[in-house]
Amino acid sequence: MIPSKGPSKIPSLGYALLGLLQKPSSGYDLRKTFSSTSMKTYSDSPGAIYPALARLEKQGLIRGKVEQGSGMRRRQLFRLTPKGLSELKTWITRPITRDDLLWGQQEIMLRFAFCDTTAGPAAAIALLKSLEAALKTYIPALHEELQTIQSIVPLSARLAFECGVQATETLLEWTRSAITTYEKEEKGGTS
Amino acid sequence: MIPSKGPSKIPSLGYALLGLLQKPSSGYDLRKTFSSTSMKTYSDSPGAIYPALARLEKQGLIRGKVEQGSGMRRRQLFRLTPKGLSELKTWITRPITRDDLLWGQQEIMLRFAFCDTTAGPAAAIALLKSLEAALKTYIPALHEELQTIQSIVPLSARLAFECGVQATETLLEWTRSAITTYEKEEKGGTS
DNA sequence: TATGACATGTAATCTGTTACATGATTAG
DNA sequence: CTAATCATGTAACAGATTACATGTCATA
Repeated sequence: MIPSKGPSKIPSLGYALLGLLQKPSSGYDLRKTFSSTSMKTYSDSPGAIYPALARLEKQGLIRGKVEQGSGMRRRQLFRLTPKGLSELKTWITRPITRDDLLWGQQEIMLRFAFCDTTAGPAAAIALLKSLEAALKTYIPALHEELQTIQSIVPLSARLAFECGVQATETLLEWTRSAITTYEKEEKGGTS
Repeated sequence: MIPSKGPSKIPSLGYALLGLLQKPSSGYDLRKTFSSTSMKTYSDSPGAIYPALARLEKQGLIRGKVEQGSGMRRRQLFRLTPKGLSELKTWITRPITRDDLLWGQQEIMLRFAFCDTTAGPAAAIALLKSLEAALKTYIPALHEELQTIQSIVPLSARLAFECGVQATETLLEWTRSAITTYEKEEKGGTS
């Protein structure tokens, strides 16, 4: 007999919401965060967010409570449940694979951005190290592919590919500098 | 009276297909291209590609012909129609806006990669220049946002943001070097 | 002749987009 | 009082994912 819990695959927007809900917020708050900050890649439309929140609540990852203080507009504050926090932590701390790289830095950076508050600085360093490792095997593969397409594709296609390689190399540099920043922070403990 | 043609908004996958179909290919060929090259971001699943091809054909942008030579497996070769080529060219040569930047370099690079064969080197240079212009106004805005979030977000979030800024700056550098590469090519005319 | 690669498709489901709808509260 | 903003939602549709279904051809 299979436990009735489905695999509950959560799309990227769902994790973005979980991460933001470390601070209790209403759907409207979340929409404004998406539309006003650099998270514009995520949809700020009600048709995306409210159903997503409903799904997360049905999965027991968040819990909404209607705020009805005197002279206040009706609004529903959502917050993470323990289960939601653990789901978020699992997602964030999962080691970086090559597939993660193929599917875009976007999601990797979202995970890292939430890492500090969710899983702590040690997890942040671990995530960075696993990213570094993944990049170190990925970049040579990119160079190899560049060699093979070198002569057969038109100039603009080759340049576009080189752009991707450069971006990946920049990412590796950033990763290394982020690691040292973190390690300094750990020792120096300015807080 | 409005002409009955709808706005026919085409998703990114559709344009990727149009670009690849400058060389006549079957659905299977296209799937292999997506799964075996660096275009893994696009789905190689039949449930995505065949319906997409059907839509493009219904819009008159491509045309499929069943190849039934002796001793060959049945397969349908698709090729661009003149209308499809013009649609592709329009999409590629449209100037880069800030929205294009927000929605990801991915699509910009796809446009550029196809630029050479579809619209020629002059269009490639024009596209690069418009990208450069967009980046030049975008990067200062990013720095400003970095300043404002600087102190209020945790370290990992700030670093993630900085990663985005750095990536954008690398993109600008790449753009400039690509422009000089192209201009050299234009004058030197090695072909 | 049976296995695996070629080649094309469909059906169920999920998510997101667009556009619309509703009502409360505050500012002018 | 009325207009704008706050706040939440729904309905119709388009597109992608996953899994399944079908049949051909080459080769061992």
